[in-house]
Amino acid sequence: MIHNTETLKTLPLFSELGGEELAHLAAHSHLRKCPRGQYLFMHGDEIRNFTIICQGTVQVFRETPDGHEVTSDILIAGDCINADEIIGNRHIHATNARVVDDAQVLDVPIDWMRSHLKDFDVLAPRLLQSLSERLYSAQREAEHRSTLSATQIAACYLQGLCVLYDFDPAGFSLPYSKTLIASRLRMELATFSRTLQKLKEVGITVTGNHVAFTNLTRAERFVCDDCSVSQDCPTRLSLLKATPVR
Amino acid sequence: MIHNTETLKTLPLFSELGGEELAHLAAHSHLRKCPRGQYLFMHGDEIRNFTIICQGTVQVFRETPDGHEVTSDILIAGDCINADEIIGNRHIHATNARVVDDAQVLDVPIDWMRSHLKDFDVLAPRLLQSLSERLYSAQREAEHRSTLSATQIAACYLQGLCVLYDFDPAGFSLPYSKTLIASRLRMELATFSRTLQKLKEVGITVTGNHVAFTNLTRAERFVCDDCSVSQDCPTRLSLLKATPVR
DNA sequence: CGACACTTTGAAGACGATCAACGCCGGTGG
DNA sequence: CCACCGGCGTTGATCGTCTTCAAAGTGTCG
Repeated sequence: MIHNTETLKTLPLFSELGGEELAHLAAHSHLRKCPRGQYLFMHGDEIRNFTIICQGTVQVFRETPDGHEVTSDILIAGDCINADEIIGNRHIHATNARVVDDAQVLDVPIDWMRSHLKDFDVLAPRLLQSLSERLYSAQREAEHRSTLSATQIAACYLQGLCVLYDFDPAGFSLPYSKTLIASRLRMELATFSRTLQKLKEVGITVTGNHVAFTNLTRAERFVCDDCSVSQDCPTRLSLLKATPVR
Repeated sequence: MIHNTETLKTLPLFSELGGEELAHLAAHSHLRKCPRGQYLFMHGDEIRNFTIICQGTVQVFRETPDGHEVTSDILIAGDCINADEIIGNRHIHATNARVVDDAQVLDVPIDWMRSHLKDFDVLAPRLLQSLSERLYSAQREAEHRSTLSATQIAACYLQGLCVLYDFDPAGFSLPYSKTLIASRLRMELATFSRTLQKLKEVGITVTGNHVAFTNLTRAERFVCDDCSVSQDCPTRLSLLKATPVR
């Protein structure tokens, strides 16, 4: 139960909190280590905590009646797992959350979080911001899925990864398995594998888990030419434009 | 500029506001009539107002580079058009909004809205609630699109319509054109038309714009059997269960 | 070395998009 | 009053894409 307030400081969500509030939070939150494979919660469980990832990777997914897993998100350090559930006043988890890479997460009791949400001037706006960003990206993705081909979606995703992790477009390693990525992109592993071959033609070479953008402008155009949202997508593309391949 | 505070009272968003706040709001908001076809705003326009629909129907959509319209939502009386933009602190509209059925909308200046958001104890929570609900349904829909067939999606949508408008499942008229619905469901009009034929086999008869659920349990099972989210979908299905066909 | 998880590749099939033709209706104008 | 037109919806035929099923390949770790 006792952990350093320094840990909290490193989380963007809490970085602006004052010393008093920080101590308050530290006293009520709980840091825990979670090995690969562990479930943070499962569909149907009661919501007890607001959980933030400090380290590692977590897969959020649902299971269809026929046993198929549908990944709704892959979260990394700094991400809140269930901000939406807090704000939506849910009491039952609607998804499963499972650790993909050995993780460390911070649990904040849900009722404490809800009752103190109003007190913190800086906390609520941050959560809202995050929620609204998620809504935007959910809508963007929905639009992508109906206007772009699987190949374009894969290309777009790789570019996004590059920005998200601040990878060098000239060469980087996939942060997680192709199986997981395929599930995240809502396509079959077989399809995903095939799209990666096609991507070579537009300047994205993927061999094993190594990715290299060999022709950045070509790759961008490949995605954006059919994508109305590209101009509203600063997180994905413009950053790449600003950081040309060395 | 002058309009009755009674109008505001009827909007769920403002129904709990006190008399003083209500007068305050009335003084700063603006009610206007919008004929069919009028654009409330277009993609790229500066965001000037927070807009709420008091009457009529509004289509929110984007346009792909090749001129194809992608409908992201169809909104009706009581809906906020751009709550997400307010909360996300956007300054440019990311979508187009066009009146489908002669409408009446309430404009609240955006900066006024933003600066007064914190003052209203009841307003912010409502907006948040609405935002989180939209996020949920966006995610549900994304999942639907990847796990259900076009026919199942159409069935699900018709059931949802029934709940949303409080229609009698035994027989009701479509509130908008099939073209619009097809666009909303992200499918071709031709595909949608065909799915409606198939729906007869599962207890949903559609002729012209008249819809009748002839076998409610069958129709529900048709959708839910492959849909993991059905149990979290109170707005769609359980209400129908509670109101059996007479 | 063998077991196992992960990935690739092939072939077949299903599904929805696309293109095109037609029917239906309401409005407009001669 | 009728002819014409445009918007809307249906239906058919075809095509491309992604899924599915299946088999084989690659890598890692005990």
